[in-house]
Amino acid sequence: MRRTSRPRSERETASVYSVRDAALTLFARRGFHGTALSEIAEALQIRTPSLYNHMTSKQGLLAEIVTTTSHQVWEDYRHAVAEQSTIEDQIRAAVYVYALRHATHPREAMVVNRDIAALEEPTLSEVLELRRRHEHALRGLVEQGIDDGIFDRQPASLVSFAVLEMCVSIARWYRPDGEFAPEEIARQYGEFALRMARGDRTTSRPSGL
Amino acid sequence: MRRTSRPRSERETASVYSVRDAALTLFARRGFHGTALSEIAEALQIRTPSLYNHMTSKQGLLAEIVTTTSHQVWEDYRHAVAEQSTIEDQIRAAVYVYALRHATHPREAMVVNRDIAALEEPTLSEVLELRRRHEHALRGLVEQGIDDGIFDRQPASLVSFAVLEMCVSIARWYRPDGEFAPEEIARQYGEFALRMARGDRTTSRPSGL
DNA sequence: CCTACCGATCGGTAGG
DNA sequence: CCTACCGATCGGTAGG
Repeated sequence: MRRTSRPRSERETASVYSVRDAALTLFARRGFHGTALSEIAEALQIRTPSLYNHMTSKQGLLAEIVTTTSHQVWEDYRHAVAEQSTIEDQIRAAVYVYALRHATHPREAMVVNRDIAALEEPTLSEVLELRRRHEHALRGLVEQGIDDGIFDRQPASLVSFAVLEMCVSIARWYRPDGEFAPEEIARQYGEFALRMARGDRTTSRPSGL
Repeated sequence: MRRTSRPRSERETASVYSVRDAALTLFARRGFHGTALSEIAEALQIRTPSLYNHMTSKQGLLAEIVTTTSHQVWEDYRHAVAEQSTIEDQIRAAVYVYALRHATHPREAMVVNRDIAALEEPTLSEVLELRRRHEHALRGLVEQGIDDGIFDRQPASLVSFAVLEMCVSIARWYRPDGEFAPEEIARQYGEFALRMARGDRTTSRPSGL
């Protein structure tokens, strides 16, 4: 499955996938502007001009990585929330899938969160809109919980920002051979989110139940 | 006070401070590799070679920004914790000053957290060591609280990573003309941290008291 | 997939 | 603080 930095052998040639994969690794490590196309080519053991058989431009490579990931994040969210019925379960699920993605796709997460400013229009606006939608949706859940009386009265935007960004940071320190499995981390972060939202309340459901 | 992007006038000339300040603004916006020295010079309305009267190199500019900030973060932490006597108050204070710094110095925070990989040795190792020390110190407080029975039994490293990174993210969205003052944000994040550490326990002190 | 090559721009230096 | 200039490297194209 993993073709990253595997040197080509026999008649195997570079592909759209392998170029994207090598770019992902290098963009994540050095940043978009810190990565030269010659480095991507070198990782694939081909010459720089040959890359253009598998991509349109360096910018196009970035756009593809960021837009694909951003759309997946939004789809993750929609599906996770749709399967739950209570606000608490929806938030737990939304944070779970978001945290999980950052542990299982740390390279994509690094690039999305560091190199968005390097995107050109109209891709930049498209991505910012998807992120805004995601953040507002989570914030809406927190606001709903506050209105329902199950969460503390507090600025919902601070909760949603803090929750999303603590998930993003997983990509900075997660290692596949580390102490925790992605699912453990995701579960724990789901709990963190609920604790932050609940505030000084107890774990139990609102007084009516 | 604020000299950023103020054009020079009369006999006023560029200074070490103004070069550092212009670099800070541009590094924060476009990243270290995404910023050209010619852009810094343009912001100061001088020619690129003239920058070298006020700096040693582009790399030196980055090193100065990152090391100064990293040392200040560690000093903030030491002073904040030294003034408190309980674990809860120490964590609250440590998170308060860290969050506050990210709201009051968003440019420094952006650069430190995005362009560390662009540092050369030995600066890179020095900065990583300071950050490691900070993270381990906060983690130690969480572990102490767990041992004392005031916090949930849980992986202390997940708590400390999540807390620190949610503070870092303040630099991404904070705007001086926004809804919340830095002190309000910092206070709220201090509470978030304690809620995460406490887990399903109530706010009250351990059973003994 | 390659070699050969393009103009542009990079960080930085010489010398005043 | 400037002009003039350096070698290196950038993303990308021509043409096969």
